[in-house]
Amino acid sequence: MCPSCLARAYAYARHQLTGDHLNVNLQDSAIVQQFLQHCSLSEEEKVLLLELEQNPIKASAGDIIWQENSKVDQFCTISQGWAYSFRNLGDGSRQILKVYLPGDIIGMRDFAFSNRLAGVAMIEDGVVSPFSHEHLLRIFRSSTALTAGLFAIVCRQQAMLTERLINLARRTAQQRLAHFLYEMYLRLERIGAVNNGRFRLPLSQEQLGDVLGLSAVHVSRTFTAFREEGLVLRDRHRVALLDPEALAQLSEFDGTYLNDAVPALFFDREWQSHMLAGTPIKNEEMVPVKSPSAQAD
Amino acid sequence: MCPSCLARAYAYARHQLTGDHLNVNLQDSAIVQQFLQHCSLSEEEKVLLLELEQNPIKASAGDIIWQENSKVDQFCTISQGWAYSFRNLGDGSRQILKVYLPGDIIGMRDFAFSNRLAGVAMIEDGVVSPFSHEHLLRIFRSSTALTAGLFAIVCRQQAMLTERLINLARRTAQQRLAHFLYEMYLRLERIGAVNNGRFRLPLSQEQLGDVLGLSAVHVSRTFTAFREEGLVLRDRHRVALLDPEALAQLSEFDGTYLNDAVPALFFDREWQSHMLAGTPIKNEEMVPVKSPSAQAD
DNA sequence: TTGGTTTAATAACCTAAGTTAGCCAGATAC
DNA sequence: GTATCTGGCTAACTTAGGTTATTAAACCAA
Repeated sequence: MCPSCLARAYAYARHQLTGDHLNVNLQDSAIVQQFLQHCSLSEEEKVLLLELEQNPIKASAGDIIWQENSKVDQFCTISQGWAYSFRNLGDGSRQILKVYLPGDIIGMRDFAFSNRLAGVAMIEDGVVSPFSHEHLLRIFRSSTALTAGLFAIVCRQQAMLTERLINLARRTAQQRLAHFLYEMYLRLERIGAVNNGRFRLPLSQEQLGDVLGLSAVHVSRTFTAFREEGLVLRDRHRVALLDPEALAQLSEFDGTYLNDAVPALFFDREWQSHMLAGTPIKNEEMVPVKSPSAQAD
Repeated sequence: MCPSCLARAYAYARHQLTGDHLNVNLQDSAIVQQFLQHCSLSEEEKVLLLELEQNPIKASAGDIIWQENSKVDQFCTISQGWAYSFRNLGDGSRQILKVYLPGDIIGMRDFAFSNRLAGVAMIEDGVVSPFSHEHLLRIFRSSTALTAGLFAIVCRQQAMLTERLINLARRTAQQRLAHFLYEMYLRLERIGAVNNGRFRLPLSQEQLGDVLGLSAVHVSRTFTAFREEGLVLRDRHRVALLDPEALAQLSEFDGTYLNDAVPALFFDREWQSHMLAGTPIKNEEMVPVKSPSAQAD
């Protein structure tokens, strides 16, 4: 990924952002970063993406971005802070569906619906940037590469959901927690938020229970078990994975759904222009998708 | 949904199909039907969709359409028969992820990956039509409406997955089974395969267990309970829902994710051409993030 | 027909996780 | 300062669902 383009993108995004920079570094245009993992982008495509973050808004811990069943009027990206989507159940309990980190696009699942299927709330202070349906459609019309990229992101979300479904349906409490911790470990490592197996996890045990389909009490028990087995230490919002690979093995973690590349074919511009019969796009070298470890560099 | 166009589409699809018509009626071009639920289609768009079903192939009960981890080379539509996608777990158990009915597109979740995340197998004899990645990309390039439609379908799949996740994570065996039965009831009703609450359900209790994250024994127990409560009768592959609404209520069924339409806006051709004519999009006022209390009003 | 295989029902027993409750430590409020 | 609140830990008890096993009924192949 061409460093000068990246630098330009950052500069632009930094200019756009109103909020000061809280605790994350280098997240100014996490969206562009996310796409750049898959494919190279033309200048116009970058602009289209950066426009998604034209309207950054500060949000505080606990803020509801939108409520379940509210009208679907927009989506948003999150550029700083953590958020989660959730559903309130009939019996008063609650299921957290997904934890969002900087760079994630929130609410795309609602594209096909007039009312939201899930609420979204901030876990901690952060910055979100709403954008409209029209913007998404403009992307569809403007760029096959971006369209395929968006499509790929939704597919990937579905893969993550599938993985979580299997976890909740089939695995023990220890496996569920191990899987969640290891997944967060990988996702955070990718954005440089892990230090030697240690990272910040700003979720209460109650919230973890809501993620994992467990009671808060049992989450506590499970952490205790991990501590006694020398696998995980947790102190308030800091966790340390003492043996990440053991966690991965325990939970039968298969990282394919996080790491596996979009087959280069679909984003190979040479191939595309060949198909389109003509637009002369200079042949940037194809960026291979890197493994998390490579990405952390 | 112009009837004459529909008729033409059927005629074409019927001509394409090699297999004789088994037990389903009116499913010849279920894909087109699915899209027509959301939006009107131009002739070219219909052709693009019908081309997805250019290569129908007969498949027998138990046939594996593709294996978990195999290379992603194509997707397919199912025009006759039932199928399911599954993952084999480390401990020898198995999770069925989704049951496919005629008209469904299979494997789109794999779009973003080079290897399949789940296998797909036929539940009973049927007809499937493979199509290639390139075909999908051709659709992206050719038609914004179809692209948005595909996107909507993936979003909808995600919504169904979310619903199942909540079921598996949070609900009792009775609720899970009730939810599954009621969902199948609605999906089958839509394609005219329900008669007075009774329909064919060609899944063994073992397979149902794999769908619901339960042991086959407990599926049996739960059916027994339903029988004793006068809710459901089951004889081999026939089930009768004696009181569908009671099942819906028991399982806290929320049909939004099945019924709710894609907002017409996104497929309004007049609006689209307006956009394409180049009218600049005015900057809409930004909706500020609200606090929970403010939103509750 | 027979004999083998799959599917389903039911019973007896076991275990992982839920529930309730009491306690303590930080954090926040007065 | 004290009071209150939230989050977390542990223990005692309960329960939903898993496991194993037995039996019977369908189904199928020779």
